[in-house]
Amino acid sequence: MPKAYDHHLVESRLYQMWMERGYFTPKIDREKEPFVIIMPPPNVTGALHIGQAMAAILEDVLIRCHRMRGAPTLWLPGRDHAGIAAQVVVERLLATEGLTRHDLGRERFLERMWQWMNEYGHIIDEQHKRLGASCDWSRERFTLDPGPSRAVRTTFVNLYREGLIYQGERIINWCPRCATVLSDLEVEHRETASHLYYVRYPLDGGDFITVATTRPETILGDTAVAVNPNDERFRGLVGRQAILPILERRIPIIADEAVDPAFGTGAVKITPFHDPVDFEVAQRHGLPQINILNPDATMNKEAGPYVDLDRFACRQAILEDLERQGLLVKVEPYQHAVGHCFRCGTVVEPMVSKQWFVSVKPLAEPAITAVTEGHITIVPERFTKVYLEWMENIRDWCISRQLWWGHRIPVWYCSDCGELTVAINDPQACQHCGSARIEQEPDVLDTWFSSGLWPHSTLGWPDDTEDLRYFYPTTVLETAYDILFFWVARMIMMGLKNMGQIPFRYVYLHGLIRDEKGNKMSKSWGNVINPLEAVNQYGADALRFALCTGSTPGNDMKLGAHRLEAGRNFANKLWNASRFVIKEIDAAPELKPNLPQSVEDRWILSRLHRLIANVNRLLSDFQLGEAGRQIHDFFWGEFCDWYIEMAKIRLRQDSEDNPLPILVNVLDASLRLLHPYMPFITEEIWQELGQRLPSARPESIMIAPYPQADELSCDEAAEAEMTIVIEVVRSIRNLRAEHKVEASRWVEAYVVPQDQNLHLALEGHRRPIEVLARARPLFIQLGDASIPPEKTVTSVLPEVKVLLPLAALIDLEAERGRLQRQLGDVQMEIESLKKKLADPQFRSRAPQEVVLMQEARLQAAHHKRDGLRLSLEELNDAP
RNA sequence: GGGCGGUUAGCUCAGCUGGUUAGAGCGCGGCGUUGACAUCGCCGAGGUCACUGGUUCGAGUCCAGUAUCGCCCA
Repeated sequence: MPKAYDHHLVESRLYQMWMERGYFTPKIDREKEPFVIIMPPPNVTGALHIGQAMAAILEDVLIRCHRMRGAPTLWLPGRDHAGIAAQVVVERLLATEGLTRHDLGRERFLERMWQWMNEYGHIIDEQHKRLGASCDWSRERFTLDPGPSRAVRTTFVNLYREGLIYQGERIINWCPRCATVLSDLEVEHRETASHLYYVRYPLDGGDFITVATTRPETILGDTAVAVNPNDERFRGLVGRQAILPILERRIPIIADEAVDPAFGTGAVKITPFHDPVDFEVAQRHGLPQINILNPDATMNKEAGPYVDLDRFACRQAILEDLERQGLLVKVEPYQHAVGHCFRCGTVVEPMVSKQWFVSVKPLAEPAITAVTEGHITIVPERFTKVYLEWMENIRDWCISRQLWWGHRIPVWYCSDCGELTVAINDPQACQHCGSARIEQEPDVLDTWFSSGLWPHSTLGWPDDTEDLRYFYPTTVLETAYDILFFWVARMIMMGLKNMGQIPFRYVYLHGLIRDEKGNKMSKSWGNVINPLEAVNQYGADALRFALCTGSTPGNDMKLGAHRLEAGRNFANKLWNASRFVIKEIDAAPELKPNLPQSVEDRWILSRLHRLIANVNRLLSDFQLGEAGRQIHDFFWGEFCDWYIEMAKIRLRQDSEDNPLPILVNVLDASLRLLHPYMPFITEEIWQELGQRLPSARPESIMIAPYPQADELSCDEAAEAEMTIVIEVVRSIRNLRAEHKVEASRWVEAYVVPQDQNLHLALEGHRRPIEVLARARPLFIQLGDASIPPEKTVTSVLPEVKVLLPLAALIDLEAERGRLQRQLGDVQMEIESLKKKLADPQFRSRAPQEVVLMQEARLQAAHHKRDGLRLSLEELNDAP
């Protein structure tokens, strides 16, 4: 084995092996409950970003863990056609050829889309493979595949027949740049510093009324002025006519509750076609609606003199004209939220349009109870409230999009009878009059409509497949919290609707990844970490470990090179510790089990099984990060730093009591614990190890059992004893370092235990203490009378005292000061413990074990104090 | 306007249902290379757990409020 772990030599080879052996594909076993995750399908628009890499890694950890536990485990990968995003990419490509999609026409444009898809659509799969994702590629789905597409059509038709999908003229959000309608969720509200313009509308018959607006260009679409019915200021004006500036249209002054008397002057202009509130006011009052905009947000002919101007140019022009006419009363700075297209950032225009909607309220109700009754658990829990609040205030969902790339709406219009045919399969004729002159709705569906069906459409729905029966409901839905509404909520609604069952039992939400400064990563900022670059540089395992252990469920994390380095270093540590064990196996004549385990063996096994219990508990609680950190700390801080170092001694002496089986045992368990986090390196080592072990074991760590805690291995006494041994070694090292003893020099040392039992115990650890502390000769003895105090430095622990005769190096005054300070500390501790223990409230109310623990601490502190006093006295008595 | 989250060592963060001497990685200071690992080892310095009050025998942990940063919804 090479001296340093090189992931380049390992990763692709092992992934290939796993795939070839078919480990990723589950075997359906009716006797067992499956563990299932449907992967959130990444967009086909390009490369995986680090956030998606994190999702894949967290999912893979869960998947690998459950697979090792023996559940038939399915992780179903997929890709999303990503409506707008993908279309924009190809349109941009066309633009470089000087073409628009309209030049090509729908059919040829879609050909180009598929061409592009087939070329680039697999990049993401390759990236997942580089990350080590153990998903079942044989079941991979794309949202536009025939199966999921039929699911989309079936759902549409069913909901339409139930009246839950309808076509209507409503206020929608229009993105002029994308030239499509957006759902409410796709509009990003940004606080914007703007202006509030006060404009005077002359009244028919003299006088004026002043209204305030942030969008003066919409004056051209006004059909009324409204005031609050209770507003005394305008009482006399309601019912009169105002004359619209510029266009000089006569519009009524009306009273409506929706008007906030505190806004502006208390009188507002009503532009029904271009404002959601005004739209409703107009409905109530039967006002006409006037559209003043073209789809590209230039002004249409209704705008009179401003026709063809861009909306913002029109705003400037109209302000200048109003100013000139003396109708612009004042301009105030004004802060308000302006809707922007979530994808391109263009200011969104609210406007009336005929679109397709889902009436979501009836679907939301069961989705609410699924969560409130605990059928679905959201982790972390706090997102439950966010989910419920959104669900309870849900509004109809606009699902049509003016795009070509996507699921075309399965509705056909008849040019003879004008009726609609809504069908799963393309109809040949109008269902109503039989005419062949029918034409399909040009719009496609919101991408999230198909994503909403993902957990069941990928498993075969609407067909009654074996997969669907066995794997549905799935187990965990893992994704970032920012698509809780977009996706998670909709899957719950649609899953319940189509399947009559929840789509998954747990929703596990992870946080967003930010750069080292805490900024959101984005390509335009140039602060993205490309997961593949990280994999190339540090290895997939390092990236995986860094991402898993750096996060807490639902919290954002900052990722920088330091974390990745730490991951790589840990991989290397694992590699080298394994290399050590393997070398020892190679050097040993045979591997025989050692039954008479020494205290250190019992100690490390006890620590290991405590760890295993913790890890299993944490994993079932979705605390992947904490579990990973604990494995790391155990492996590095206990196994490597202490057990291996101690084992070396026995190995060199050819001891009866050979630690090799324990080394192998602990290494093997650690590898298995770690495998879900670091699949490649653990597999590589597992294979190296396997070749050398006599007993049969699984041919891959992927299918080896995940460690289970064995209570019999817990050994409190061994742990307590080893804690003291470690403390003794540390004390000696500490004294050496403080007194600048050369690292290579052996020093004489005295260890003075408090009683006979400890004396015996420590005697049993003589060699490790000698070697690890570089202390020789080492005297372990009861009482320190024979040691000349003026020539020693002392460290006092509760149970044991350590003395180093360093005659030449000692500054008596400094030594007194040091002990004096320690005595002060321990006396403070004694005082506070005494006070606590003297409190009858504490004694009666605190649990017995806590009281006992405090008493033990007090006793230990007393011992330490006595030891310190004694040392000080001796030092003072000394010449 | 409503809601949520963060505030713990120089930096990045852990710390789950209240009970240890509050931890890790990186950074910092000192020492160290004859074999598992310098992608390393040993030793050390560094924290009134944002603030104020409350509950409790006991609060980094629970409650209320304040400050500040961030996010979500309207």
